[in-house]
Amino acid sequence: MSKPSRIQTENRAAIAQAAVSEFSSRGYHGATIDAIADKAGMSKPNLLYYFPSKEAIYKTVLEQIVEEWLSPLMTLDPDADPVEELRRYITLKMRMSADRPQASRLFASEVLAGAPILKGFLETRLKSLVEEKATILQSWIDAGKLAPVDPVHLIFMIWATTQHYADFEAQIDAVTGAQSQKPGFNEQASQAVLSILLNGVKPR
Amino acid sequence: MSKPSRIQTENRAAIAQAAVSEFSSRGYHGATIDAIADKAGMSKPNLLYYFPSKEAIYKTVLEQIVEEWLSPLMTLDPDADPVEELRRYITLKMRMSADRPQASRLFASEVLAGAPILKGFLETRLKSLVEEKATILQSWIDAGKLAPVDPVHLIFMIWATTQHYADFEAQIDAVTGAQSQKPGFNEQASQAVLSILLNGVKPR
DNA sequence: ATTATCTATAGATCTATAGATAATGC
DNA sequence: ATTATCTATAGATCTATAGATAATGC
Repeated sequence: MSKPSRIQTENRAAIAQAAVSEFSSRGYHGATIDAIADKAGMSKPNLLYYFPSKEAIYKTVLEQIVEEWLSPLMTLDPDADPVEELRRYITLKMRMSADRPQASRLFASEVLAGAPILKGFLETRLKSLVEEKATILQSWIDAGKLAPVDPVHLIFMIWATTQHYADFEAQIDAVTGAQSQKPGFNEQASQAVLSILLNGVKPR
Repeated sequence: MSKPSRIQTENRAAIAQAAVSEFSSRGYHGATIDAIADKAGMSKPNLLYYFPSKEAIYKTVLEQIVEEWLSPLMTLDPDADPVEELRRYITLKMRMSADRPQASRLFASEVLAGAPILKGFLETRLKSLVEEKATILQSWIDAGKLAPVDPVHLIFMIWATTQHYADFEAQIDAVTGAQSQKPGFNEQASQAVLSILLNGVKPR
């Protein structure tokens, strides 16, 4: 098991990056190995020297994205102030949508299609992570620090609202016109999302 | 311009229904005319007697969905009680997600891909509808009947949270297990969404 | 010696059409 | 007469491999 060469590392990384771009905008079936290879700066047969098949490329990039997507939720701290902790989590997710919109869309398109590749992962690791964090939210509710809302649906709502800015970017751009291209747009969106969600879960 | 025959009407409807099912689960490129024809109960050449091309089928069903999607927002009544009117709108959108999840996913997959077909529509009709309804929301805010939140982002949040239950159904099923299949699940989700969003926008 | 890249192409789909035939409407 | 359906297939992609050659590492 010798360590991969520099060329191995660089080419695999270039392919992964090109694949995220292609798969996210054209879907699994719409993407072609040719287009990915072009974007990665190599020939199609050369690309297939690094990955055995189109599906293998897809699986690899999806798994990378999923690990990245999970990590913010994992850090939810039961000992922190509930509202501040939710503010931190939502802000982080909004930033991820702004920074890696293609990754968000690739994940979304996999789930839209029924999650054929990720199903097992969602039913095991994601499920137990959500259950674990829902318990924390419930303990905050029991302590009177959050309004009594279903914790799992609260998690879904945070995902929905934050990822919407990446996944429906085309619609947002169309509806808001030039505004969404201006520098402060994501901060403005974060403000609105935070304001509604945090007031929505404040104890009353 | 003679009116279409009964067979015309029935076959075109069967094709449209099959197309929504296929396009929503496999994406535009993943769907095949063959599979749509099979599902509609006819041969591929026969299907192409009713629609000139794959893209024509896609456009037709997308346009139908978009009209359907728009109508609830159009009815937002400036003279009604703001919170009750939002409750009505959100409840209606939650019901649409439960009733027509495939239609929601087909629309989502078009927007995910950058809205190549719907771009023009989004930039014109949807944009002006949103602007019109945002004005109503702003007048409610100015009258102190809603908390001061950006009205356009509020609309985005309602779309995001309600459509999430259709678009990410595979993830929700995986995470909640059998629960999401039980009859009361949509009501439970509606309760959670309404509770958080309506409390989030209540004047304070 | 091993790793990386190239040209050429087999084999599998998939869209769409040509051309013939059957069913329906007036 | 017109509408609806069928068989057969042309033409365009697209994935993946075979087999040869060039570049790199020890």
